[in-house]
Amino acid sequence: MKNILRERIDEALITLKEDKFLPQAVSANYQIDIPKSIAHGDYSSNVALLLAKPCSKSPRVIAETMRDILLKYETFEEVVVAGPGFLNFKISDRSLFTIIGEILELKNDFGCSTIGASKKVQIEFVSANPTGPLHVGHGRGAALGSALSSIYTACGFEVVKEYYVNDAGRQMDILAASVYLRMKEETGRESTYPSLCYQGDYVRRLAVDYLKSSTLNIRMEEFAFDEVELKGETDSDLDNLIGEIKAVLGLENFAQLKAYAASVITGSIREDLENFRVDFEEWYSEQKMHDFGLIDSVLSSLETKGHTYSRDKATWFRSAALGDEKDRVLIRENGAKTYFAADVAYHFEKFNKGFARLVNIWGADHHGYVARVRAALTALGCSEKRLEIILVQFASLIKNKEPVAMSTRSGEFVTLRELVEEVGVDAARFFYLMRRSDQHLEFDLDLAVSRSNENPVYYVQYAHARICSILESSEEYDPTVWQLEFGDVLSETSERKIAVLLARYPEVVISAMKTNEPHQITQYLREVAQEFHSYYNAHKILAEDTRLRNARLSLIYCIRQVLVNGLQLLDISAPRSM
RNA sequence: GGCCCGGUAGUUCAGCUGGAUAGAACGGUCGCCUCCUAAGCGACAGGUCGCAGGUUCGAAUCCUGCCCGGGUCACCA
Repeated sequence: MKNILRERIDEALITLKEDKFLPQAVSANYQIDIPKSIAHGDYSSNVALLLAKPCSKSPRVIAETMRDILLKYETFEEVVVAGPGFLNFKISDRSLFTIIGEILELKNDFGCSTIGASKKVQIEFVSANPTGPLHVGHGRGAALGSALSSIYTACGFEVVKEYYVNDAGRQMDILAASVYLRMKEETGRESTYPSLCYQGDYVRRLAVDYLKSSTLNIRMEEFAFDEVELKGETDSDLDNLIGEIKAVLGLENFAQLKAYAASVITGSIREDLENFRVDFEEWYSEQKMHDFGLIDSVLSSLETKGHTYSRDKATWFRSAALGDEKDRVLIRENGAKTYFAADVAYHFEKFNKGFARLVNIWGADHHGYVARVRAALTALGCSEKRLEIILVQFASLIKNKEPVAMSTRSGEFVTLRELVEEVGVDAARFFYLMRRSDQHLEFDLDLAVSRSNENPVYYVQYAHARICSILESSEEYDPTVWQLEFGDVLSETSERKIAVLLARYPEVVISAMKTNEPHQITQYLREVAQEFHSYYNAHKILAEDTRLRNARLSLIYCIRQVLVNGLQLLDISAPRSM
């Protein structure tokens, strides 16, 4: 409908220019809005206000002249000049309710578009280190990424969801060492467990299972445990400890233990995500990049292009020259590659896969990372503008009005699994997607778990269930009975508002895609549900008059369709009864 | 100190490519089921849109400065 309005207004402007009322050269990036108050019409435009200055004419005079032209169209029942020079449009019934026919025809495709032109998009998200279970912070990224994927798909993109598995590096060594120390305890030996090791119960379970494992290669000989000793509680003490464990087990056994721990944890992460209705097409392993020499080849490519230098026995990347705050280390003094080096290679690989757009969803704590990754991509000759990085602010949990503390190392966190068990997938996803991602999220557990009117997810689902119930109790209803003439009987203000609201859905989807903001869908669905509940209470859907009844049934049928389509984008269920 | 995010009703937040009387939910008060699901609806109360300037027909929205809260600034990942 907005598009039609825009066409009409553009035509009117051309006419006015031909009549020399307006100068040829002027143009305006005017808006078409849905006014807050229906008293200002179904739609309004500020076009005359914007033209006033360049044309040196009063905005009201321009608006009045435009009104006279626009009134010729049957689309408009009324065109009113208001306030400083707004044009307010009341759409004729027939035009307004064409949206019903459109929704009935498109069904699940209503809201889909081809704006993406089948371009390939990769969305990388969650990508938590496989050192422990996912916690509620990861859940936010998971919900955001999967909703965005659906939104991009609806907009006609071809989407690949990817999880980058950081299964290499020091934190994995710490994990392996943690499991090792728990095994030591499990075999009845004395052991002090460092506070820097992973504290969660899952580490002990890994230890027990590994000891029981039939494929066990490590021979649990006395010396294999007893020669290892913890000296202190600092990072370097921990590194020494890891060194000792490696020496005692042998590198191969240590690597095997590490791989075991990584695969078990990755497996359970995968399970948690599946429970949360998130699936990835791709699980990309950092370790494999190391194994295949991809990192080395990217590093040498940087070197060839003159973007690296040596200092203090380390290899540095000249990122400061490319917009970063300072240069960054790629290879440490001790010869180990940094996480950043792996990340450069990872992003380079991504860019070589032919994606038109790459979306990274990162925790806000990574924001300092953005500049250096972009710098590296520029250095490698990639057009870094194809990369979009969404920084998600932290989610904090509130229980009994008190914040819940979270920390992975200490093991004091609420896992995503626990959250889902407590509040259910629908509520969890809905809550995560209610807020802008650059906004801190307060996740009120008590509210999410409540099965009452306090809980917004039920509000939307309830609207859907109510409509299902009405449609089922009206056996003779068939959506195909809808005729354009029915628009004449839908004369209530609320019915007009609903028609305008439903017509807005496709542009909400596109806007959510363009801004990477799924919460726009969530907000929109709450609005639709609200309009419906209000309408339902004020007017009887199953009216005596057949025409009116069928018209209203068609209208609520379309409301349901939009609710279903929107909830599907968020992967939240639409129950038929509640 | 540099950089990032935020400061809107008692609370949690929408609104931010400038637009008409700043919205919703929760919480509070008062109403609505002989009638399509009361997990619902209606009404009332509740606001110096952090502060101060600026830009203009018009600013919660844009610009500048300041104040407050959170995050982040490794040869950790």
